[in-house]
Parts: sequence; structure tokens; C-alpha cells
Amino acid sequence: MVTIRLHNGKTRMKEVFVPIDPMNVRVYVCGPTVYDRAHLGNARPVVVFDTLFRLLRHVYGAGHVTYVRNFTDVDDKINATALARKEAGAAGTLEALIAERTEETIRWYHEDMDALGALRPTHEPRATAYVGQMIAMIAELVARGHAYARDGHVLFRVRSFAEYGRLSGRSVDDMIAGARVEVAPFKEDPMDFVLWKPSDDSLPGWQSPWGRGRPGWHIECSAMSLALLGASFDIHGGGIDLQFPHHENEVAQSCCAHPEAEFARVWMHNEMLQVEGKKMSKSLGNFFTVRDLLGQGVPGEVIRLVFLGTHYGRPMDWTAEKAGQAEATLRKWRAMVAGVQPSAPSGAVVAALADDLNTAGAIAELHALAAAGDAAGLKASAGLMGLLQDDMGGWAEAGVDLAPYAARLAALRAAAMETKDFAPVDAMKAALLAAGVEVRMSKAGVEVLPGPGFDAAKLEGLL
RNA sequence: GGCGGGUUGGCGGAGAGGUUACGCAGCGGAUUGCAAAUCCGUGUAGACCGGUUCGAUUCCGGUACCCGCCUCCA
Repeated sequence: MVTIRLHNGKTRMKEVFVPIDPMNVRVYVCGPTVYDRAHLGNARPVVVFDTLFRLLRHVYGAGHVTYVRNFTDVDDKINATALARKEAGAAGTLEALIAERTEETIRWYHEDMDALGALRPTHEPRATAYVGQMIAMIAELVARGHAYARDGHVLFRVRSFAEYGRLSGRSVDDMIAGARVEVAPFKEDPMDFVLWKPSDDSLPGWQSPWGRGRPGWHIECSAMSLALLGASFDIHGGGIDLQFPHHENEVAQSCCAHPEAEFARVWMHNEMLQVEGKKMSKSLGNFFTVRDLLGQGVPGEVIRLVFLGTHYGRPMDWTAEKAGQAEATLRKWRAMVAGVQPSAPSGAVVAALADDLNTAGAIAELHALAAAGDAAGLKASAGLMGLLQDDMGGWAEAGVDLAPYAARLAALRAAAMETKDFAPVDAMKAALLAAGVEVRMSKAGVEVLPGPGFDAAKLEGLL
């Protein structure tokens, strides 16, 4: 059995991973709020935890890992979008417009994440399907004295949970000193956070013991992880930005509702993504979605390889140069593994991944396999990382049969060898290069392959 | 202000208390009609200042700088 070591954000140490139940390893990762296309930053945790999912499936068996990633479809941004559509004259009730918006966004999300080679999680629960469970958990928290109702709101009583702040390394008193918390008259303590809030008629709402309302953001993950993975599970993941307050609040809710359990044993946080050295933001003008990149012709597999080139715990910089290098690497590897039956993943690659998802180290091992000419091992090992899969390699293929061009060039070359006039050969070669075709001539013959920027249209008239 | 992370060779980016990371680029050579691809060889880096040690880029402390979160833009 491969020993997996993971950096546990709860203990701040790298620990040997021991599942609660090796027959059912359970992972929960915070998913997207489905109000718009996923931007590139949203994709990082998807790729990181997909790699973890693949590793766990490899080690414990594909049928022995349960991976849950939620869709947050209760959110004021979604409401705002739907409301705007309604005011613009869209037909249907607000609820219908909201459902339409979330359905549409989930479809986009799936398309985009599929393109990155991410496996679909075992379960992708939608918050709206678990409001009953959320209400039950909130009621439990109230009954246990960890929450209180005021003015149609229900708030979590932060002072009732001594461990509050441990995950994110903060103390309640320090945070209040920072004074960047919303002070509301109905709060007992400024740090208390909302479990339930009232909805007026313009907002979606559910009936509850506290009136018609909707859940606060944090409770959904506590309720859905409980429903799908149980009160204790193995790994909880998400972006480091979620560590506080989201994950801290999840811990508080879940541990107070189920003090007998341990909630998540291991916490994993991926660091943030940057673009050309800067934070991606709309104001800097460097904000873009996964779909934008795909639309520009950057293959999902290239995005994936770039992501995996940096350890998940470090900030990752997306640059055009990296994308170019990743594309060149993948073209080389794909040419090598074409038509090859994968063998078993290399032990060195598995070992690297098992060492707290050292994907950069694993990629170095892929290079070693390529250098050693082990195409079968390369294909299998890359497959473990979601790379070089048959179903995502279309981008590297020419789409047209280049064999006639190779034959033509070979004929010209053979003639030139006799006449010593290489001008016609060079002319054709230049034209092929201009079309993005890689030309290799050797004693053995002529090879032509699609290269970066390949454009079939530019091949017109070359035959 | 509070909390957390980072600083590695031209660029990207890892591991390890003491032997080559790796990739890209570069340089030299082989090969080639010329190239490309390939093969061989090549670089000796670790912000700064101290400490621990036989020995630190790797451990500890401090300084500087950078970044993120604390503002439901991951």
C-alpha cells in the first residue's frame, strides 16, 4: 500500500494519511457559486483536488473513494442576476429565472471543467436541495445553545465554541480588535455569523421555524457534508481564501452540532492563482474565464499541465510563456504515446503524488519516463494525473491528413538530391513551417507534424 | 492593525543537513543539402545578518522585500 502524506491545515504539519474507512475514503471540496462562468482561479482547486481524487482512487480503488463538491445555488448574486433579467422583461417567476440561471451556469461549469480533464465528483449536491437538512442543523445548534434567533435571523454564537479560530490561527479577540466585522444590532457579539436570514417577497425563501428565509452561506457545506459523508470524514478541501471565515464557520457549525464526531480530519487549502505576476482582478484588466482561454485555442490539457507545474500550496502564476511551454511538452509526449497501450503508472510518479501532491516532482518523473523512451509508462503515469488521455487529445491532431504533404516534400527532396537545386524543397518547407507544420527530414525519410499555431487553411495549394 | 505564506541558477519550479532535481532557454559537439528533431557534453543558484553543526540553500532567530486572507471578486 502506498503511503500518502498530506499537509494538514488543521495541524500545520505534513502527516501520514490514514483513512477512517479505507473502503470508503471521503472527501469534501467547496464548489462554485453558480452565478457566472468560472474564471481561471476557480479552476485551480478543481484541478488540484481532481488530482487528489485520482491518487486516492489509484491507491484505495476507484469504487472506494467518495468525492463531494457542492454547487452553491443560494446566493444574492444569483438573485440579482435573475432579478435583473425579470426587470428586463424576462418571462417566468423569479424562482424560475433563478433556476434557469443556475442550470445554465452548472452546464457551463461542467463543460469547462471537463475540458480540464477533471473527473466529475461522486456527488455534486445543490444547496437548494438540502435546505431541509440545513434547517435541521440550525435547529440543533439552537437547541444546544450554540445559536440564537433574533428578528428572523439565526446567528451562531461564536463565544460558545472555544475552538473558534483554531483552523485559521486567529483569536476572536484579535479579530474584533481588527474591527472589520459587520456590527448588527441583533448580534450578541460582533463575530457572530448568520445561519439563517429572512427573505422578503423579492427573494427566494423557504419556510422555517424562524419564518420565511434563506440560509447563510456557511451552513450548506456543514449540512451537505453531513448528509453525504457523515459527521466525520477524511479530507476537506478548498482555496486558502475560504479558510476564514467560511471553513472556520463550517468547523464551528459541524463540531457544535455533532460534538461526538471530528468533522474533517485533514484540511487542504490550495494557494491562489495569479496572472503574469499579479492578482487576477477585474480592475487590473487581467480577469478571464476558463472559457476565454479555451476559446483562444489554449487546450484544457495545457491549462492542466501548467497548473500541475506548481505545488498546490504555493501561489501559482499563469503566464502565456508557461502555456506555450506546456503545449510544446504535451505535443512531444502525445507524439510519443500515440497508439501505445498504457502500462502501469510509474512508482516514482505515484510516490511524488503521494508526497503531499508533489505534482511538479511527478512531472519531472514524466520527463524521465519520456527520456527513457518508456511510452507505455509515460501514458499510464500521465493518465494518473489526468494528462495524455485519449479523449482530450484532439487539439494536438492536425484534423487533416498530412501524409500527402510529406510525400510531396520527399519527392522534391529526392529530385533535389540529383539536381543539387534545393530551392523547390526549401520553398515547400518554408510554406509548411508557415502553416505551423513541423518538418523533419532525415536519411530515413520525411516527417511532418502539426506544431504550435498549426493552421490547415495555410496548406492550400501546396500539393 | 491581526493572521498566514513566500524570497532558489537567464526564466519557470522541486526535493534533500553533506552526492545531477527537472523543464525551457543558452553554449559546445555529433548529425543534417540547410534546418528541425534526436543524441552527447556544458551552467554550479538559494534575499540579507546572525546562531546551531564537522558541514546549511535545507534547522533556529532577526532584518528587508513581496504576496494573500480578514471586504460573500476562489
